[in-house]
Amino acid sequence: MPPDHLRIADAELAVLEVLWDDGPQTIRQIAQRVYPGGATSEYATVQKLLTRLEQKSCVSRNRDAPAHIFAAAIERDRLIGEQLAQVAEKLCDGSLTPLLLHLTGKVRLKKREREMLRKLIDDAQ
Amino acid sequence: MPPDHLRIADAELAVLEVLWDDGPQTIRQIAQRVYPGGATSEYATVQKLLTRLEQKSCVSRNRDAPAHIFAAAIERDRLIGEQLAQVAEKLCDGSLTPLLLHLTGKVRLKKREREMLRKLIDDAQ
DNA sequence: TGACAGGTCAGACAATATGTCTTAAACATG
DNA sequence: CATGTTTAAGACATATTGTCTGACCTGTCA
Repeated sequence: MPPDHLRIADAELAVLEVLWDDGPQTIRQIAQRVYPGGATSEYATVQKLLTRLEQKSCVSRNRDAPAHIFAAAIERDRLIGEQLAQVAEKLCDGSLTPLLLHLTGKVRLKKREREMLRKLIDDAQ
Repeated sequence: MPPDHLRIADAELAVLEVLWDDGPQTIRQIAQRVYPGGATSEYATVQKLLTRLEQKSCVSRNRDAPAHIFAAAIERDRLIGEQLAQVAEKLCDGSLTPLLLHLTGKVRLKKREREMLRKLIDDAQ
């Protein structure tokens, strides 16, 4: 059951959020966003999180500069897809359709969103 | 980040699946479904999983019979909702709408499902 | 040159989650 | 009573997660 599907821990996700929002940057910059406190060791924490994210191919590293520059290597939407697929796998026998139906009953759509959704449904096939 | 949201481990989910599919039953019955092998200790494993599920209010226990009867205390659809809410919390700032839109682009609907979905959209206000 | 600030790397560490297993005590039935 | 089934309580190994330490490298500047 281990790493057959992508697992992103909470602290790792916090790092990814910073990269998504503010673009490629150095460890120190990330650490200041994630830990406003700013102790010494938090730098190392972010470093460890980044190497773990790199191993999962969720972050890329540019080693040219003296201080490496890290960038998100997975888009938020793709991660959403992964997570949804995992829920479907566990609870819906792998099918995404039940999730879609479930959400349709729960979400209150704005008019614009409703029209967009209707359009998507029609376009799909 | 701990138990503010429902966490169901894989082995626990396997037990829940049996209860959903086959209804209330005893530990021994569950163990035979989950572990076709049928060793002695697997009984105790299921027992432990059930007590953990009970603590999370996902399983109820009837202590009247000599052998307790366990039943699912959470419906599959509700658990789906929990999981989706967690994904939304982590990746979409708590909003379910992005998930719905994401799925709409990915799922290939059968005609019947498409009509059902359209109806749901219309009914939703 | 040599001290130093700032980086990287490798790994230790505690806390927790997870799945499994052991043992002791309760209990009904033959 | 003896036996077999149950419950109850907890030990255990492993993996994950978040944090922290120390060794080592490298450029800059007095």
